[in-house]
Amino acid sequence: MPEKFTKLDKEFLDNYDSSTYDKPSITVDLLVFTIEEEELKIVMIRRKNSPYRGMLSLPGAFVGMEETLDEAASRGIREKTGLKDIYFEQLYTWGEVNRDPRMRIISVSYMALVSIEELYRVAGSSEISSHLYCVDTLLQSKENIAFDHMEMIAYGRERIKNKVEYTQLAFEFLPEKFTLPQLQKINEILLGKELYKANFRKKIKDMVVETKEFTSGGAHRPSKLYVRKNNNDNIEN
Amino acid sequence: MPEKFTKLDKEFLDNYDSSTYDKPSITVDLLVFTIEEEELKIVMIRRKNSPYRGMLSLPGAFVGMEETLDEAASRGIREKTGLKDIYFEQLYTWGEVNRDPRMRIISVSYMALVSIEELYRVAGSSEISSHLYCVDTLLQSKENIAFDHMEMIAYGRERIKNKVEYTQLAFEFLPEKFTLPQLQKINEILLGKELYKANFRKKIKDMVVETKEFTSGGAHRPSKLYVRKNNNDNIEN
DNA sequence: CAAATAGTGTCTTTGAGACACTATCGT
DNA sequence: ACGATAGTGTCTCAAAGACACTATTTG
Repeated sequence: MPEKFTKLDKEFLDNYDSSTYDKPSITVDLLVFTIEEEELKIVMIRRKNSPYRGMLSLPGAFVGMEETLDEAASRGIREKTGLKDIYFEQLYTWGEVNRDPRMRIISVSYMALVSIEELYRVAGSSEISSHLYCVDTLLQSKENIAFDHMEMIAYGRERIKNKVEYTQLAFEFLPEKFTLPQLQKINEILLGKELYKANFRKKIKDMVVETKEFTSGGAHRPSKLYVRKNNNDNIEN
Repeated sequence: MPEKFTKLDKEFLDNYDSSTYDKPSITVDLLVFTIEEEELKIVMIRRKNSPYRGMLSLPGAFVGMEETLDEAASRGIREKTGLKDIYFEQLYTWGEVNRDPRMRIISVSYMALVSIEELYRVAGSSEISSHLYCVDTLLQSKENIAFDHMEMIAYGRERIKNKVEYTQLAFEFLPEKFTLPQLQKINEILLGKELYKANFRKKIKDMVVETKEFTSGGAHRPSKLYVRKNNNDNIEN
């Protein structure tokens, strides 16, 4: 086994002066997804300065020396939208040398999912709405998006599409209590295709628990409200 | 939408002096998997220095200012094993504040998959064998592993298990020409369970192309050799 | 021909997909 | 009663699972 320990090798750390070498900066870039008006949307900011002035970019934050990546992501989400305690997960780390023309920046992308009700409540509906963009429109459009953020959005979109199939991701876009037609609609939007009602209900029946409440007001049969089944509840069954 | 741009915000970059703030260092940590003697194994190095002196650790490399993350991973694999042009993919980025007691290091983990024949050929069979450890034994053992590398191995092991189900990952562990019993054995090792021969063959029949060659020498019926079907070949069909 | 491994045919079971039906609200 | 949406029963079909069988080599 070749043991060519170069200057950059990790064993070299033992005689390594942290200040000797130039280092990349580390940021997190945040893909905050929600569903508004039956469309998957993402929070974006129009850049006020160069580079990419006037173009859309993802919100982000530098990773401080005393915080983990998850903490930086969580802080970034809170600073930009006010949201706390929402679902998020790390996606991928982007390290092209010139992905930011100003300096070498390596960015860890995170996606966060939140219901539109919670987003309106915390960020203000009019303030946040102007920052929400339809994901599929962005991806199809020729509108230029800053940095490699278009790639990041495409990556996040794919992740959602894949993960909806085998996880309970869809619930993150709904309030605590919801109807099965609502849940089905969310799934259809995330998957990009229509589903058969009876089949959909068979598939998700073990993930939800019915309540005794119903919707009301529509000129049609009321819909029963459900809550998400806690995974720990499985032990009871 | 709260627009509290803190010192660490990315828009702040416009008046940001790259040298002002202390930064984390960035490394790649490498999970080089192979299959030797019907076991999934991983390349590990026993540490010669503190911290974690005498414990096993993953090979790694610093990310240079002029190389991408993929390039750093590729270079690291080459420097430590001699391997070039093998399959690898980024897994996850680890950013706990004190994951390395010496200094703040954020590490992007990569996994690489290679056949034992190729590994022997390039690294030398005796040299590399002393660095190969059975993954499932490591994960079950109480043997201490340096840094957060145990978590990384567990993460990589899961990724393989999941991805084998819906991709052609298993082929990476085999030489160019292989038999279906070999391919089945690889799948069984990666999945951690036995498979029915007839069912397995139905499932993978569109991923392989038979050659006119056979194995020989065993005191039993010879096995036909196959090659992996190039995905581009789908166009022909 | 016996032992060993390679390779195939087919029945069963499970779950996805498709579609038709019934139920309950407001007007 | 009617329009609209909520909710259910069941047939079809394809894939996964299980198992039994045949095939070809060496000694």
